[in-house]
Amino acid sequence: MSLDQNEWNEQQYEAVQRIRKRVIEVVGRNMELYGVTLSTGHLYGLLFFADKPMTLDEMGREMQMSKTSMSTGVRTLLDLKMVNKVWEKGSRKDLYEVEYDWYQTFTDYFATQWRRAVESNMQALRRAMKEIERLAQQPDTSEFMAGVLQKDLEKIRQAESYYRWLDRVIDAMEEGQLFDLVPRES
Amino acid sequence: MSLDQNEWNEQQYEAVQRIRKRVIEVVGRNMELYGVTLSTGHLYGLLFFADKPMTLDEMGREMQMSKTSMSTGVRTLLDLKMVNKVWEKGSRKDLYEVEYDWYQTFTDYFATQWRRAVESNMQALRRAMKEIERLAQQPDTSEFMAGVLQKDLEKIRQAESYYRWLDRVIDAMEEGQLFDLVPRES
DNA sequence: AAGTTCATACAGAAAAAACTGTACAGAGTT
DNA sequence: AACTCTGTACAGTTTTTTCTGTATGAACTT
Repeated sequence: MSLDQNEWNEQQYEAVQRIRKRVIEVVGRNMELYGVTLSTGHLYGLLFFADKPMTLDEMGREMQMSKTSMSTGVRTLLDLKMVNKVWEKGSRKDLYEVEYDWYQTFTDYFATQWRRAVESNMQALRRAMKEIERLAQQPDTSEFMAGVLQKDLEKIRQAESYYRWLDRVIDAMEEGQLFDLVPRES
Repeated sequence: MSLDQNEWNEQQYEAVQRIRKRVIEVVGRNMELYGVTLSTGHLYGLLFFADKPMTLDEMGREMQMSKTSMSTGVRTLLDLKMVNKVWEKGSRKDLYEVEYDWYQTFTDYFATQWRRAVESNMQALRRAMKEIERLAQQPDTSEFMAGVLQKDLEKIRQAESYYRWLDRVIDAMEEGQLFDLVPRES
């Protein structure tokens, strides 16, 4: 990556960097779908093309950003399992490289992020259902009120059914069944 | 929803609102996974429990927010196909209601958002591959340089293969094949 | 144990995004 | 045609997020 290896012809180096930069730009932008910042997306792109695991300092130099930013950026990417910490003897610094198995990245992302959401939503819905049922049984509940409660309950039940389905989708992904439906290449 | 229908017992009304509010809170928060603001998530929740399609003014009143915000919020939800515009004769105002078929919402979201990302990424990758191949054929390309280009090319090829897979996943979703793998309830 | 080197917590600065009020264009009504 | 009502574009303000510099504690070296 660095210029001071005399194997590099400066002009060619620039050409390679230009190509990489464009790819990084696009991939980074679309990574906002994963809920990461544009700059974190760029960091990912940098690591993607790096020929070896990088340290925080190296990243900071390349990105022209503070080491602190690299630290937090790497941490979010670690949480998303998009980069891995790598051990290398002789180095005291932490080294990081991207997870090149994007199939894995994709399914992991779903497993962690969506599962969390599904669970918290299900819990909220179930709690609400209990409350509604309790309310519906109160003696002073008018006809009108009962109707409203019934409609709410119906909506919530439908939502819950959807979440149960989504939960099974996530299961299927974790177990790799998605690859039965849509096989990976070679 | 409004209090001035005398069928409502105020205390019970409060109780219902409290339940709804908690559900809206949770669902709204998790909607950030779809890349929408917390407040847009709340707007969705409001529409979810509304017993009839709502106008922008009604939403603004309920959310205690400006009509402009409602307008933009509804627009993003429309883009995500999470709400639908509804026509009602006699009313000059636009009316909106949520799409209650969340299975549909889920697959539509993928179809639109992820397809867009896949396409733009694939285009960028293909363009980069061409560039690299062109560079590799230049006569003054050193051994070292050729190696670097080769490694970049390999990474890009791998990424492209992943995107082709993802593209097929999206196809499968659009065609409802996901429901073969994980059937919806009832 | 003293001295380095490293990652990260934290507070403040900079940048981005969300939100609002005003203004205006288009559709509908009189 | 004049008038009214509705949705949204736009500019400015407020709020939130991102980014940085400094400080600190932990791990390693001497």
